Amino acid sequence: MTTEERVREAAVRLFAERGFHGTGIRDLAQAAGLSSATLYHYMGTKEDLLVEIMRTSLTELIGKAEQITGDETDRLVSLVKMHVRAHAEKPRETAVVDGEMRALTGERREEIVALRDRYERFWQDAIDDGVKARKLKVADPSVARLALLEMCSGVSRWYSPAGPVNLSDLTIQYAAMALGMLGAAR
Amino acid sequence: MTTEERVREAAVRLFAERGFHGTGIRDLAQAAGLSSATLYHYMGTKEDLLVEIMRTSLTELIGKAEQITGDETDRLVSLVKMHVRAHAEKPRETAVVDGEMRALTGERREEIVALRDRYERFWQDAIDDGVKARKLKVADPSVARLALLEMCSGVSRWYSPAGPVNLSDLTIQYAAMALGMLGAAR
DNA sequence: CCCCTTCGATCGATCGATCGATCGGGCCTG
DNA sequence: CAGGCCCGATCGATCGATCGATCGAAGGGG
Repeated sequence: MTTEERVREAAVRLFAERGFHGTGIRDLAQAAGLSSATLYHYMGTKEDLLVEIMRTSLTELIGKAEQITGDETDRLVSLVKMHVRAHAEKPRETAVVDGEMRALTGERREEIVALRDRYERFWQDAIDDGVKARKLKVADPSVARLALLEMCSGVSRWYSPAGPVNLSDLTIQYAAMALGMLGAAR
Repeated sequence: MTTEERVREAAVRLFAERGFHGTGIRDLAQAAGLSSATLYHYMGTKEDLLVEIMRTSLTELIGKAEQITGDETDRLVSLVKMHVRAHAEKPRETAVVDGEMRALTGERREEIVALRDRYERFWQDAIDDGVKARKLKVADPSVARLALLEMCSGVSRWYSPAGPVNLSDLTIQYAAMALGMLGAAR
C-alpha cells in the first residue's frame, strides 16, 4: 500500500469518527505514521483531502447507478441494493460524504453538491417513472425520495461487518422495505 | 427573552449549521450579542452548552413518547407523526442531537446515549409488539427500527417550514410510508 | 436625601495550548 | 552527488477559557 493510500485511509477513518473539524493535522499524521510536515508531501490542504474523498466516493456511486437498467421497479430495487451495499461495505467513506458537506467552502462545495444532486437524480427518476407506470403509489415523489435516501444512507451510521446481520440479507430487507414504503403493487 | 435563552438559541443555530467543532466561542458570542467573556457569565463550558441542548431535546421527545397509547399500529403511527413533527418544527435542535453526539466525551456522552437509547426503546417495543400481533411483517425488527428511525430523523436535514410541504400532510405521508415499509396489513 | 456598599453584568486584554501550514536541512538511495 | 523522502522547528492565527476592572442599579444607615 502506498503512503498516499495510507494517508487517505487514516483521513477517512478520523473524519468519520471525529468529524472534519474535530480532526487535527497532527492526529492525521500520527494515524498515517508520518510527521505533520511529511503529511504535506502527500496531500494539499486538509480540505483538499476531504474533497478528494468525497469526489471519489460520489463518482463511484454515480458510476454504479449508471449501469443500472430494467423496468421501473427493477431499477429502484437495484438502486437500493447497490446503495445499501456501498454504505455497509464502506461506512466511513459514505458517512463522511453524507455528514461533512457543510465543512466544504466555496467552489469545492458547489462541485460536491452537484455530484450529489446528480446521483440523487437517478433516485428521483426511478421513483417518478414508477409512479407514472402505476407500479408505485406515493403522495409526494420528492418527499418519498428524501425519506428513502435517508433511510438507506443511514446504514453507514450503524452497520458493522462484524455484527450479526448478513450483508446480502440486509440489501434484500431494505429493498423490501423500500417497495413497501413506496406502495409497490404486491 | 432572557440572555440565557439568546445564548442557547445562538448555540443551537451555529451548532446545527457549522457543527460543534466548527463553531468557535467568538462566533457564539457574536451571534448572541455578547463578548466572549460575558458569554461565560451565562454558561459553563462549550460542551456544557451542547449537553444541555441535547438533554432538553431528548427529554422532551421521551416525554411525548410516554404519553402515546393505543394498539400496536396506533402507537407506531403516533410515534412517527410525533417524531416527524418534532424534527420539522425544531430541525436545528434535533439535527444537533442526531449529529453531534460524537463531540461529547466521557460521562456526558454516556448520559446522552442512555437518553437516546431510552427513546429508541419505545420504537423497538412498538415494532416488536406489532410483529407479535401479526399486524406488521418485517424480516428483522432491529433492522426495521434502525431504518425507520433514520428515515424519520432525516426530516430535520431537509425540511424547511418555508417550503411547499404542509407539516400535517408530511406527518401523514411518513406514517403511511412507515406502515408500508413494515408490511402493515392493508 | 445622600453617601457608601454591594452585586450582577459586561468587556478588553490576555492566558497557555493548539490550529493548519511552511521552511530549511538531513538522510538515504541510485 | 543529485533527488526523492522525511522531519524538527517554527510560523502567525485562532482556539477555549480566565483575568482584573468597570459600569449602573439596588439597598441601607445616618
